[in-house]
Amino acid sequence: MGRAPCCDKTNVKKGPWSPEEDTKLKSYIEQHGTGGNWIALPQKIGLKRCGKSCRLRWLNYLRPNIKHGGFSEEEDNVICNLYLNIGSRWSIIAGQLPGRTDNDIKNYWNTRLKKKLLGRQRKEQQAQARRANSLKQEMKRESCEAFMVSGVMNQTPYWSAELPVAVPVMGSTQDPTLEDQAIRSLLIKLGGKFPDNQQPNTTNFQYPVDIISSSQDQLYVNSLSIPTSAAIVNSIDSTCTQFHNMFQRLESFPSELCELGYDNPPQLDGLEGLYGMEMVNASTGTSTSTSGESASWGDINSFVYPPLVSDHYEGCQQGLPQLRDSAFENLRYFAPPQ
DNA sequence: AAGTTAGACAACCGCGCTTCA
DNA sequence: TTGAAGCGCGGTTGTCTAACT
Repeated sequence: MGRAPCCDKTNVKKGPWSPEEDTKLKSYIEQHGTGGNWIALPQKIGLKRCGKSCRLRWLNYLRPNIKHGGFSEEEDNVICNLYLNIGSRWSIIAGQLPGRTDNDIKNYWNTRLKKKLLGRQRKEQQAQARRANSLKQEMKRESCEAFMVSGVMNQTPYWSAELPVAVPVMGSTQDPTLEDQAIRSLLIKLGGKFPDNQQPNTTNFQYPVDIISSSQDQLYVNSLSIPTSAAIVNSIDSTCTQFHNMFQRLESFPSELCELGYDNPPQLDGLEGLYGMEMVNASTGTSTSTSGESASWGDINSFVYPPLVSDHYEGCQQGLPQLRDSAFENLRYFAPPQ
């Protein structure tokens, strides 16, 4: 037995909205508001539409101050940064861009930004592959036999040849203020807070309690705040041990978990933000992408995060602040192309 | 000129969450 | 405490149009 439909599907109009329908809906809402009940609204105004459809039409199109198209470079940067850090949470991303709707941003990402970004990353990937290849040949020529005997050639990090390193594809944005403000307000929205009237820096951000209540969420916070906010720097030290333990666990996967019968180990949930699904799956030798979107996570994050995690972890291990700073600097991806 | 393909955008669907009686 | 109703969100599909063959 399925869920009860929200409206009588047989008596509801679907497809594009006519100007008359738009006018009816808009004028009613402007005069009376939604009345807090979208389901009942179409009946009140004599529209043969589903309440959800009315809501969508209002939010995405009829609402005042909606901007369509013409995304600026700065908006691109904010979208890309937030997508890389929090994933496809379009409503949250839209919240950082006044006048933009989640649907608009989602469409824009899927049709343009993703391709733009992936195209740029592919170029880097090809260049990286060429460099790796020539290096490999160089090494082979110099000490082929020794390598073959010791098996060193099989010890290449699994992301180094197949996947590009975290090249700072986009450097610092030309207007970092907008990005910082967006991320700052996002963090605040999620429940965190900065002391009054202070810009985010390396020490003054306080995490929302509910977000850091579990180790998984702690990781989420770390990935969330990567680009410019203070949170990543502030939290690296405190989470190094967690990273260490976690990656030790990951290294022991799949042998350990496969023995337990896990195809998709539960503790990996949420790690795609740090590792990328493809990276996670690389350790299992399987691909579990479930959609085009999750593939994009793999496509993008897999080449962005592993080296970052590596940097962070190394920096923590060695206790070298400059490494940490360097990792932080590398996280500024989305500057306009030179 | 007609047919095909690809891109862009609008709209729908289904699920999870929240609210409220 | 529980279940129904409504809301909000992300993913997917449908439609339109311009570019291409």
